[in-house]
Amino acid sequence: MERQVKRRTSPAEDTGSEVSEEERLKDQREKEELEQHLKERDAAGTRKLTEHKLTRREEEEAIRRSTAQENDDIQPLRKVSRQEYLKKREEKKLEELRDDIEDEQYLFEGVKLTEAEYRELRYKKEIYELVKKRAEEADNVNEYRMPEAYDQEGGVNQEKRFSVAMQRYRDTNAEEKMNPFAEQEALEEHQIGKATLKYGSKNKKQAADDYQFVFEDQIDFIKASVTDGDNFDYEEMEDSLEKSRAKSALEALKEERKKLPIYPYREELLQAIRDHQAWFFPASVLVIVGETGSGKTTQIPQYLHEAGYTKRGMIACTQPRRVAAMSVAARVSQEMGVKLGHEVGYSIRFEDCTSEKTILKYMTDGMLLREFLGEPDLASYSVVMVDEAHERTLSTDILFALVKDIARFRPDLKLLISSATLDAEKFSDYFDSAPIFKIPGRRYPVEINFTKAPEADYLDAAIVTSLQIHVTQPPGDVLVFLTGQEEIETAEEILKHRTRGLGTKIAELIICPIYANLPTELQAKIFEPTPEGARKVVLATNIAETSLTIDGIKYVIDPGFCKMKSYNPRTGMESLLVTPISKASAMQRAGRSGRTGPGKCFRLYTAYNFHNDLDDNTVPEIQRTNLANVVLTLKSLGIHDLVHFNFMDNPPAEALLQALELLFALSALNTSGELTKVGRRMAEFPVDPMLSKMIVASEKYKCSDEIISIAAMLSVGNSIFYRPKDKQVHADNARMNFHTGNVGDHIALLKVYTSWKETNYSTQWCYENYIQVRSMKRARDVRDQLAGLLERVEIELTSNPGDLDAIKKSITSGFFPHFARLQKNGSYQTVKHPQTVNIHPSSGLAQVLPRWVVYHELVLTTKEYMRQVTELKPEWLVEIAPHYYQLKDVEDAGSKKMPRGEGRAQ
DNA sequence: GAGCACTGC
Repeated sequence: MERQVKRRTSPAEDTGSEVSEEERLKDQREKEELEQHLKERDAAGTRKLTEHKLTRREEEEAIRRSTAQENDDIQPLRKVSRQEYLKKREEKKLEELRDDIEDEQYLFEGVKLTEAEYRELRYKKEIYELVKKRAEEADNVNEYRMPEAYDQEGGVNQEKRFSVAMQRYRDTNAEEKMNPFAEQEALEEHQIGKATLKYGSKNKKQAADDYQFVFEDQIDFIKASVTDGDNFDYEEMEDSLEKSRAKSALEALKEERKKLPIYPYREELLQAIRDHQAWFFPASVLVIVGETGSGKTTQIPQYLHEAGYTKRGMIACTQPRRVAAMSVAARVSQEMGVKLGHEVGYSIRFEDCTSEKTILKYMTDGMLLREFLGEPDLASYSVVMVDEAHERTLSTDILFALVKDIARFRPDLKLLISSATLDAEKFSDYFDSAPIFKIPGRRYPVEINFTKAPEADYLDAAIVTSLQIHVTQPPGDVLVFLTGQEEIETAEEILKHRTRGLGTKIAELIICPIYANLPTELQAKIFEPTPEGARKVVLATNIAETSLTIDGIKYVIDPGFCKMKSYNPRTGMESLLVTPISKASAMQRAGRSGRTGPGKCFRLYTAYNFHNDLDDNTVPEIQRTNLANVVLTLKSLGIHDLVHFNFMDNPPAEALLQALELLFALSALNTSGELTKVGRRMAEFPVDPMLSKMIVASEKYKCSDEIISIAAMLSVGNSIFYRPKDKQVHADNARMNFHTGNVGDHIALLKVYTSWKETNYSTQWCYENYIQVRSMKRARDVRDQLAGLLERVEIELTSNPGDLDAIKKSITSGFFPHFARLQKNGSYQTVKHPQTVNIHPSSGLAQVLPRWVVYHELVLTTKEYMRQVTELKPEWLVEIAPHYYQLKDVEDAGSKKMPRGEGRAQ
């Protein structure tokens, strides 16, 4: 038989191929032995073999001995791995059989045996079958190759080779599917584990070439590309950092600043900012493209300050997230050697850490937007830098339009838009061909892998891939992007199940779920450093894409999906849909693996999918959200023609019209679309217009104290009640306590808040009532802010806790467009724009089904649901919103007075 | 009797 041995140079590997020959002979002998044994046994009838029965310990000892002995052989690992493998499998099979067979007897081809006999025979038979199968296959291809690692060039895919033989073991425990050696090799290569001594470590190269008991549904990846790392001398940097540590802290920081990739561009950048001023666009605009790690966020404001721009006003730098604004400000204040909050400060909601001295101000984009309300020309700023512009948050998009607008009469204003590479051209076009200034980043190369074929079940594929990485790739943590909490929990369970009982066979796998709703103390787990020899798998939602950075991630698994909110302006219905991500998002995810060293990204879709099916960029938020708040903000800034307003991407006209219509109905706008006095007051509150209307209206009903509590609770969303899987009944009972008297969800929320307040904001109380402390604290912050704003718009803080009707009337004043009527079948119909909806099962009124309800929001999940529902009297509608409802809309309420409870569903 | 991407003001 012709043998092909490719790319083999070491003598050990050469002898390896001979061993396979030798092994066949050995297997042949075993086969003969087996046959002999069966013959003998048949001759002896069903004689008892108990005297031959080995104890479990003896068996283990025997295996250990053979392992040890074979470690001295030239090709030891194959045999051992197989034995181990078969033994494990046999045990499993025996377990299954045990239930079916009586008297501890085992059948082998119709003959009753003891367990030990049975095991031995089966084991020999298995080897025989495997060898036979392999020989047949080898004959078929008329060549025989030594097994090689599956990803080696010219190698044989062992999994495929043995796919027929392995077929019958599908769905068995994953432990059988593991290849301990790839892991071993990885560990050896990095010389960090001593656990690797278990199997012959003399010849570590052989390990990779040996059998791979890889996972059944192993996924084939194609290495598509390697993103460029940047030409940056890391060693030199490390070197100089080392040196600079010796100096004083401030000196060291100054040294570090000079090592940032942006530093060489300092003069050029300042020149560009100074010079660019086109006649058709008075203010200077510069689009800055800089990858993460270039130092643009921390350095550019400092350069501008050093160049004297702060003499004319502050430098604002906006961030999409609060933590970013805070941490960057802290860093810059260190670098400048000033106290945080003095020359360098930050401004985020609930926290203004600035003073009169402040010249560099880091802030969230939403915060700058609110500052526009008080200072429509941003007179106190000389420079505005919109950072992370490529994220296209609702606030950045509006900021763009606004800064572009004010630039017309503020020629002295310098605008900097910093973005990732992908959209730079688009930003430049939007700002009338503003020049693009590129700064290299500090990235490591990332290898991108696509699957060969599309994966039908991405969750399963993600799990298999992460295990594959775990056993075949060098150390480094894995980050898996999943769509939501439920998926993460499922994945966690499956992973735990598949790795359970593996013991020392593979390195420890630490599974860390992370999503925004996860209690903070559990979130902390992902930041704990991975113990030596173990590997961390982080199962994350989109939160890991931008919001938080986990050190040590080397591998990213990207199934290509995320949950995205979409909004239907016609029905006013929101829904969260699992959607394919964009190319930009895929790149961002891949980049998460290359932060601390070269990384690898495994995409669970094909290169074709990537190029043809994914959008270039995620649809900007402004095109898929309720615009009522945006419109109110813009109107209060004096922008009237919203349809022709220069957005970078225009929001759907339908959404704009719907928002205008709503604001008109809430009497925030008059018939000519101008802001009314009510509208002006409403715009002060950083909440949705219906909520702000409710607050403004509470003045009339003397219950502003209660209403702002409700508004605060509603605005923190649906993360108040905590419902762990194992204690759902308790959690539901605790929740129903707040619904006594069927007061409705709004009042129930108020009860939750006041109860918490009465316990002096007790954390313990929250635990006892299955309430999320974090959400409550947030509600308290919101409430405090709303209380402060009440004063500003001169609404007295009045409490009227006993008068539930007053509270409900205030709610009606804001939410009258959200009105629904019970139908005969137990569902509801919205009154103004008729559509069928249901009460969300989490509502306290889900079983009660009042005839008329007002709801806070509509969500489309499995059905169209109303979330946060309260019973109302229909006549209030005509009283409170006569311009919106006429008597005929609600007439059957007056004519057919129903006894209480009539509307109850049967 | 069901489902909770992520931010931000």
